[in-house]
Amino acid sequence: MSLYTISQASAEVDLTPYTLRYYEKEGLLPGVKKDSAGRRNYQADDIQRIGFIKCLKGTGMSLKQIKEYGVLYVQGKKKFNERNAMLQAHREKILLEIKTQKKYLKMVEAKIEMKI
Amino acid sequence: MSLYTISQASAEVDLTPYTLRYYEKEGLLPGVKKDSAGRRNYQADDIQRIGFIKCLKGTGMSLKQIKEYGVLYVQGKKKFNERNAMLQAHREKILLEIKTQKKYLKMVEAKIEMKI
DNA sequence: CTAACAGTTATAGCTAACTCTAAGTCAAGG
DNA sequence: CCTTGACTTAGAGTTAGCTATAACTGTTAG
Repeated sequence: MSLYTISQASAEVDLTPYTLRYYEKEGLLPGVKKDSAGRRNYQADDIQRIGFIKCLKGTGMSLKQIKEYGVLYVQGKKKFNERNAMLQAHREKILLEIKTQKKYLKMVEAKIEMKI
Repeated sequence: MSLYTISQASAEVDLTPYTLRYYEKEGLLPGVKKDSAGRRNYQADDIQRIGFIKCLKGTGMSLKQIKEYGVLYVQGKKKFNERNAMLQAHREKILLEIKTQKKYLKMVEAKIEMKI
């Protein structure tokens, strides 16, 4: 049923084992299963979660906030509104960021065109 | 001829005086004039330069690289090619970043739509 | 059986980019 | 003249996000 050791998971999501343990320790990735020897066994679902963590982080959300999102997530349905509000606010932030990036892109292109 | 004290410049470019001094100390902003009492007098041109530093930084260039760009900049014409190559490479990076942001935006929107 | 290996924890160390503190200087208003 | 306030410097401290080390444990191949 598709299990990953930490190094396999590491390769899969392109984060070092250090980072995976760090995320878990910081509470971003609770509930990772361990085998009888105490070794992490990442499941398909964990890989998905890490993928979304990377998405949030890649769009400028702090690990602290990602953790908060995760906390709401595991509380399920009853925190749906709060959780979705967070995502919607984040969506706005991403839209703004894309806008800013486009503005900066124009500035850089203008500088290139200046040829001075 | 439009001079700014550090606090005026700070307000103008939305960076703290600490940050402005820090950038200067790090060599990102050489040649800022000082008055007889040793106080910084930012000129319109300096404000422009800070604006471009913010653009580069805002698009993920490290202060170290921004400094390198600045060094090429003050060497003028003879370093034009190197400087422009740097900007073109950076342009590609920004384009890629915008693409990534759009991908992540879709992921967040999908999560919002999931309503679970 | 044992050596190598891949994992474990706790904790220390690192880098980037600020941010602040301390101690001092200078100019202007009362 | 004296205080106030905005500035100066050098250097210390902070935060986020890793990244590495040390000491150890369990699994596996020869």
